[in-house]
Amino acid sequence: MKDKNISVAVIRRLPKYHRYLKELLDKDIRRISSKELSSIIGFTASQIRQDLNNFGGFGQQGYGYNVEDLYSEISKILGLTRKYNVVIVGAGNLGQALANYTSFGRLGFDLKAMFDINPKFMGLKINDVEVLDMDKFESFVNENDVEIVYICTSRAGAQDVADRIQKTNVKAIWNFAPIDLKVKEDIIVENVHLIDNLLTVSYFLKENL
Amino acid sequence: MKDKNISVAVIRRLPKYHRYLKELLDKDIRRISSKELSSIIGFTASQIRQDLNNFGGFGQQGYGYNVEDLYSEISKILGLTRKYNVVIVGAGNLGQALANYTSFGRLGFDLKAMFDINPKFMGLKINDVEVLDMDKFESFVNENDVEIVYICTSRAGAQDVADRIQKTNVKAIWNFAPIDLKVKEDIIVENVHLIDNLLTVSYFLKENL
DNA sequence: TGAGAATTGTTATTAATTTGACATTCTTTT
DNA sequence: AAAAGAATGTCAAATTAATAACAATTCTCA
Repeated sequence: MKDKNISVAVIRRLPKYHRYLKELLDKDIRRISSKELSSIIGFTASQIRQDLNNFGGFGQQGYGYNVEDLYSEISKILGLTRKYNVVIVGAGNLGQALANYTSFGRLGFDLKAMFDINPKFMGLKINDVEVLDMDKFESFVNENDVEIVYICTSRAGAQDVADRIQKTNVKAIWNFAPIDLKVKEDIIVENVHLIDNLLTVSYFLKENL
Repeated sequence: MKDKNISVAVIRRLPKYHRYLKELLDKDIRRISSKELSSIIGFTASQIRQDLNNFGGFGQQGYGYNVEDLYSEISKILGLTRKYNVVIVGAGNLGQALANYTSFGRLGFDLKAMFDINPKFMGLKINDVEVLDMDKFESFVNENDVEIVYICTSRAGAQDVADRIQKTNVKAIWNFAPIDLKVKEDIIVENVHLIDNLLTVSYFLKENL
């Protein structure tokens, strides 16, 4: 619509702006300068101004930024002005943990169902959301306009799920399995590779000695 | 010890090398060139060679890299040649999910205990690891040489835990709460901000229309 | 054993990202 | 209402990161 060539580096900073602006709002702080924001968020003031300017001139010279307006603009940019239907595949601890996070729902990510292949989970309800058999996966996601699937299966099961997703109308995958999924170009995949993250901890631990 | 000024960008790619090399090992592939590795891992061959050369000349001209040796070198670089004692704070679904991941343990991250403030979890055992009261936190981590704490509490509880950690010998925090912890310089903090990650999904979803 | 092919390590080039600088604009205060 | 101060938007410079190029080395196969 508007944004031309925004770099991924900028995009990945946006949620942090969103988070800190929400905090300011909750503290009833109405205005903030890039300099003040810099001191609490840790980016340079220059970077903040440049980041925001990728999307429009949200500030006012001599004044700064109106917190409420900026929060609302960033929410728009992040696509938080509408709802997304989501399902979770994998009803183990991680799947259940995600199902219990109310904050996702509050942001517009509506959990419609959970799926598993293990019979022991069938019929279980987490937070009013039912665990269904994978048999019903394709029909369910298409009938319920599901756009995002959180994959919380084992490494072994993840690619199978990805393959099945490709035959549906699902547009994005949030993948927690430690594998890089092979999917069609037009499906968005965002990975949370926990192990990768933990290994950087051990790297830095070793370095800090 | 050796590495001079390795950039964080390089460090964050190392776990991926580690992961793919393990796969090659499991398939009994003994040697690999940067070109072949490039085709499966998705980085350019040039980048792979440059990344690896930050730490030493592990390859051989005309031949490529010995998979087993390279895997072992990267394991060393990542600090995986020793064990780390860890504890989890927060015994909810996420804490339990992490406690159940055997892959962390296999890599040397030994879970010694879990902690919570909620009495309902006391005495519960996940995978042979007991949930203890937060009362015992400081004494336990110091007596058991715990180096890493996984924080799986709510947003509200996370900074309290971080404050208590600072009075112990713990060296690193793996933080899952949606907050940027304030800690002394010498404590390593690695964040897994799930919400930030999910918001980039909605951004890209919006953009892809 | 030697010529040709393969592949690294490394330097050079290009691209991307971050930081700095400042003119312009708006706010505030007197 | 005017002058001083504050802070943005934006251009330029500096830094960092990624890619390309290639000489040097090793492997492979006749």
